[in-house]
Amino acid sequence: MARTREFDLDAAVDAAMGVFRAKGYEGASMRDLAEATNLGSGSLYAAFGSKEGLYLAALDRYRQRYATPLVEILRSSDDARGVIRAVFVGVIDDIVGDGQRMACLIVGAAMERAHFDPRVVDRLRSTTQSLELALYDLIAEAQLRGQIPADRNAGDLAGFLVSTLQGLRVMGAINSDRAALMRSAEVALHCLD
Amino acid sequence: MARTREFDLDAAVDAAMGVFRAKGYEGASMRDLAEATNLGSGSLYAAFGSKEGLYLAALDRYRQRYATPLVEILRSSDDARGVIRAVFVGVIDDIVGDGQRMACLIVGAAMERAHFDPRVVDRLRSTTQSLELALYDLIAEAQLRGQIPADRNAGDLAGFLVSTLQGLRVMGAINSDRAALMRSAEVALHCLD
DNA sequence: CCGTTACTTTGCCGATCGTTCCAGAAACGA
DNA sequence: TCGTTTCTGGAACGATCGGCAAAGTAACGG
Repeated sequence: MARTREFDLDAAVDAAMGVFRAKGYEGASMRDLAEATNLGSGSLYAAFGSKEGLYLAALDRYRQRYATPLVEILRSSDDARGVIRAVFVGVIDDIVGDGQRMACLIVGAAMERAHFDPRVVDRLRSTTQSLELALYDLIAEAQLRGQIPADRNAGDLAGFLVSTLQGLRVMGAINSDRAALMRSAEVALHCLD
Repeated sequence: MARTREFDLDAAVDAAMGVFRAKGYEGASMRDLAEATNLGSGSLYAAFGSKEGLYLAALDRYRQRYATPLVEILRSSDDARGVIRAVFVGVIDDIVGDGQRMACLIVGAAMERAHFDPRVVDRLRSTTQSLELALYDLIAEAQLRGQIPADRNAGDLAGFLVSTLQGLRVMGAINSDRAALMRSAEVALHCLD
C-alpha cells in the first residue's frame, strides 16, 4: 500500500458548490475552485476528472443538501397545506437569506448547462420529479381525506407547485423582497382550495 | 463630416442576442460575437464599449422584442382570462419552440448576471414590473366588472402570474414538455376563479 | 480632386483559461 | 529504517480570453 488521501473530499465539494453558486459554471475558474477548496489543481483533477466532473459533484451535493430535505418535509406529515407552506417558506428564506449567492444551483444549471450537458439534465429531471412525486402523494392522500377538493387533478397541482417554486427563485434573484415572494406563494397555495 | 457607419447596428445586436441566448454571458466570447455579427472586434468595441455593454444592448433588444409584446397583448382586450391565457400560451410556445437556445435571456440574466451588474437588475425589474402592472390593471378592471372575484388582491395575483411565467421558463429548460407546461399554466389560470 | 474625418480591419497585448505533468513529500509493508 | 507507491502542490502547457492600437479604407465638404 501507499500514501492515503489527505484532504476531505466532502469539504472540497462543499467549497466548490459555493463557488459555482456564486459565479456560475463558466464564471468559476479552476483557480477559483482550487483556492476555495485549498487544493492543488492536480488533486482536483485526480479526484473529479474535469471541471465538468467537479460541477456534477457540486450539483449532486446541492441536490442532497437542499432538495432532498424538501421531499422529507413533504413526507413528514399528513397536513398537506401545512407542509407545503413550510416548504415554500423554507425556500423563500433560502432565497432571501444570502443575497450574494445565486439562490439555487438547480435553476442556474437549468439555464446555463442544461443545453450542453445531458448529465445535468438527468439530475435536474430526477430532482424535480422526486419533488413532484412527493407533492402528488401528499395531495392525493389529502384529497382522499377531503382536505383538498377531489375534483382537482393531483398531478397537475404537483407540477404547478414545482414550477411555482422555480419561479420564486427567479423572482428572488431579480428582487429579493421576502414579503412579495410570500404573497405570490400564498396565491399559489390558494390553488389547493 | 466623414465616413458613415456601414454595418447595421440593429442586426448586430440581434445576432449578439442570439449568441448570448445560446451560450450565456460568460460562455460567449467576443470572438463568437464578432463572428456572429460579421464584425471586427474593434467595431464592436467602438459601438458598445465592452462585452458588458453589448450584453446590455442585447438584453434591451430581447426585452423590446419578447417582453413588450406581452404587455401589449395584455392591454389589447378586456377579456382578462383570454389575454392572460394567450400570454401563457405564447410564452410556452416560445419555450418549446427552439429547444437549442436558452429560452429566456431575462431568466438567464437573473441567474448569471444579476449579482454582478446593477444595470442588469434595473432592466429586469423594469421588465417584470411593467408586466406586473399590465396584469394588475387588467385584473382590477375585470374585478370591477365582476369577471374575477373581487375578494382577491389584484396586486398579489399579478405578482404571482409573473412569477409563474418565470417558473415555466425554468421547467421548460429542464423538460421541454409542452403539455406539462400547459397543465401548470391552466392551474395558475384557475387561481383567477 | 484632395484633405479630413471617421469607420473597419487586423494583429497583438498581457492575462487567464482548463488541463497536464513532474518533482517532492508522505504513508504504507517489510 | 528503507523501498515502494500514492498523493500533493505548483510550474508550465497551448489555447483563448477581453480589450486595444495602429494601419488601411471609404465617404464626406470644399
